[in-house]
Amino acid sequence: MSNSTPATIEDVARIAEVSIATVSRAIHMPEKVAKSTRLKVNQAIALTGYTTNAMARSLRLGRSNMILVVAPDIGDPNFSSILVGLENEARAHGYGVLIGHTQNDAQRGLEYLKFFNSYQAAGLILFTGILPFGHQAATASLPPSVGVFEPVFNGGIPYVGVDDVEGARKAVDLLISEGHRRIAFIGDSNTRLAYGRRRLGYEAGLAAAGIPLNRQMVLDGDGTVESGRLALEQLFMRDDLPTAFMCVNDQTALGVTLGLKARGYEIPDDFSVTGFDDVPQASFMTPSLTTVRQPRTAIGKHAMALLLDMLSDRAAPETEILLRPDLVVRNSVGPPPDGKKR
Amino acid sequence: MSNSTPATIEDVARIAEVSIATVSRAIHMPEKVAKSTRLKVNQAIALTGYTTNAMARSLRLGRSNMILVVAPDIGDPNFSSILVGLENEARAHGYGVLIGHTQNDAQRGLEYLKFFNSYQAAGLILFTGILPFGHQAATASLPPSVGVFEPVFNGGIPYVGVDDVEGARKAVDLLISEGHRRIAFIGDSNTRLAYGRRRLGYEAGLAAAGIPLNRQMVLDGDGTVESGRLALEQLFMRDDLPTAFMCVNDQTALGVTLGLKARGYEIPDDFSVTGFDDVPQASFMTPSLTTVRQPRTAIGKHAMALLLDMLSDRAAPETEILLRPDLVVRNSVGPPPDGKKR
DNA sequence: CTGGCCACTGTAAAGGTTTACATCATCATC
DNA sequence: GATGATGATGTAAACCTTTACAGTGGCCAG
Repeated sequence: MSNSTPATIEDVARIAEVSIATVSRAIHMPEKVAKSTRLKVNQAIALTGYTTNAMARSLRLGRSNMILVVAPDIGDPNFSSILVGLENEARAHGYGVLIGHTQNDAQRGLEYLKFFNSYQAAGLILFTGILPFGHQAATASLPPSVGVFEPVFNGGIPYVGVDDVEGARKAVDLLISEGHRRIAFIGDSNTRLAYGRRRLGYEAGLAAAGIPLNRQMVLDGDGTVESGRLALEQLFMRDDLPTAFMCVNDQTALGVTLGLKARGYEIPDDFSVTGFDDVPQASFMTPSLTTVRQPRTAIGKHAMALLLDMLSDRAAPETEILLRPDLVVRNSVGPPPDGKKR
Repeated sequence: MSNSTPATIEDVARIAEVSIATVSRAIHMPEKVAKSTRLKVNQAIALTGYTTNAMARSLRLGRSNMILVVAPDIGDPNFSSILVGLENEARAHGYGVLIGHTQNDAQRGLEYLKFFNSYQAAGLILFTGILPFGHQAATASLPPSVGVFEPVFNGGIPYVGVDDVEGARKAVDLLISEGHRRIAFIGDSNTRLAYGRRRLGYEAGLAAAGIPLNRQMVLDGDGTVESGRLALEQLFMRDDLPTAFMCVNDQTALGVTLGLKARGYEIPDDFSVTGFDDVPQASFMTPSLTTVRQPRTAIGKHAMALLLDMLSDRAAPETEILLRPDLVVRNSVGPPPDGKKR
């Protein structure tokens, strides 16, 4: 039963007294095989504990059942919950998940492209906003790919993410409903397309409330803690302070929060702060951060499903799947100090 | 140059005007090939952009260059930084990393065992304290495996982790040096071997300071937030409270912290608290948590290195590699309320 | 009875690689 | 100059699977 070498299709065929072709058919095209034969084959499979040799199969098919997932940094805590969605969906369809991380090194990205070819992976999931391969590879034809989290810059690659505009809109709407009218947007940047969309949501929210856009209230920032701190410093050098800070992501919000605390202010009594992403730390900050949640596991699931759909090429791939973000209301938002609501 | 179908070893052989055997040798046993030939082959490889077809190679060798990493939950934020170490080390040696997660479901564990065989993976990295496969598989011969984080119960599987005894010792020593003598240990349990070791460190620390072990001060707990809360309730139902809570992990410490805050106590003024693991949230708690850091990336690196060593079977595998844990001193520890030091 | 169709099954080739074995040239030794 | 050792290379089999094609037998219609 449990021999030293694993059972091959030939072992199964011998026991079931059929040819190996029939065994293969019984597995992959059961309707093409007589019921009685199918039964014999299944028994033989159970008896031998046979599992298809994926290597032989992939060699024959010229394509393996593996999906390569490449992120700039797999150590990012945001990454892991997406991975859950990706893996579950892949597994449910008989695919395996290979992972890699580039550390934003194009050289490493190219290595993964080689790796991809070597392992004949069926598809590619990209976490990077940019193609992790050098320009030469970018022009060449890419394997079936799906972007996650944010659009991939230079390639018509479909992507699955959150509706950034709507998410930002929810945050700004909350602030407005609390009575804020001077709301700063921190983290304007062209490093990430997602950031631009969040700003769009911010502007739309202001417009809907009839609040004119004040360009002085839009500050640069690349999404790091430091950038939040820095933007804050710039604002405090002027006269007209906002009453609320809407940050492009949670890191930035953390920077702002730390900066405000360092100046002796209380949140949300003196100022309100919102973030975006809902990183695991957000609920542990003091005060806990009101932010926009990325439905990470769902994003992963949809991304993998989309890729798998593309592989079995039914229908043209959508270019964009946007999931609805939820606002997570915690304790970093309140009415403005002079607000009427308190 | 970049054709539709990828170049095979035959293409390389034709261009280099040698046989495919020579090409294969030039790649894998360069010293067995004349220098001039090697040069021709390398040129041809560069010209064609040839990459070995890993499927064909694995089929021939009966073993692939893939390592399967199985965790109960890949969504665990602790997991990702280990993954970084694992992946880097694997990649450096030309191995790919496949991931899976069992969600503590034995059925799923078995699926991964099948998967392992099907993909002819070279080795297995286990995050589980128990073998994720049912008992039947446990008795069968396992592939080369390495445990990570904590010993694997039922199997003589080497593992890489942190020296739990030493880590706990550092935590208790800090508390003692601050003046604490009534120190509770929360999270005694046999669900995880690591927890038992941490208790050992706790006891050793007390003994070294000449503090008699008070069994009333050792409370059960399975490492969840709730278990921390629960243990606290139990303690408060007695007369003799400790001045410090040494928790078996950060989750438990969080539970204790929340419980103390709910009762209106200040940390570290009224009570001191320590954790273990240094999860990403620990620095965001209020007060930020003094805890023992697991060098996660290093653990991953060592685990993969050990596994790879075992595969090329030089030397017998060590059964245990314990890394030195560092104490991360933050703000949850101070002298006891009646302490002399303040 | 013949021919044709159908449902099922078998034969054999192909996919790309590694490696045992065979071959061949070269060179040192006596 | 014959012999054998050495080093470099080629030939061909094997790894396990899928699938095009061919074959078989049964059955029905003419």
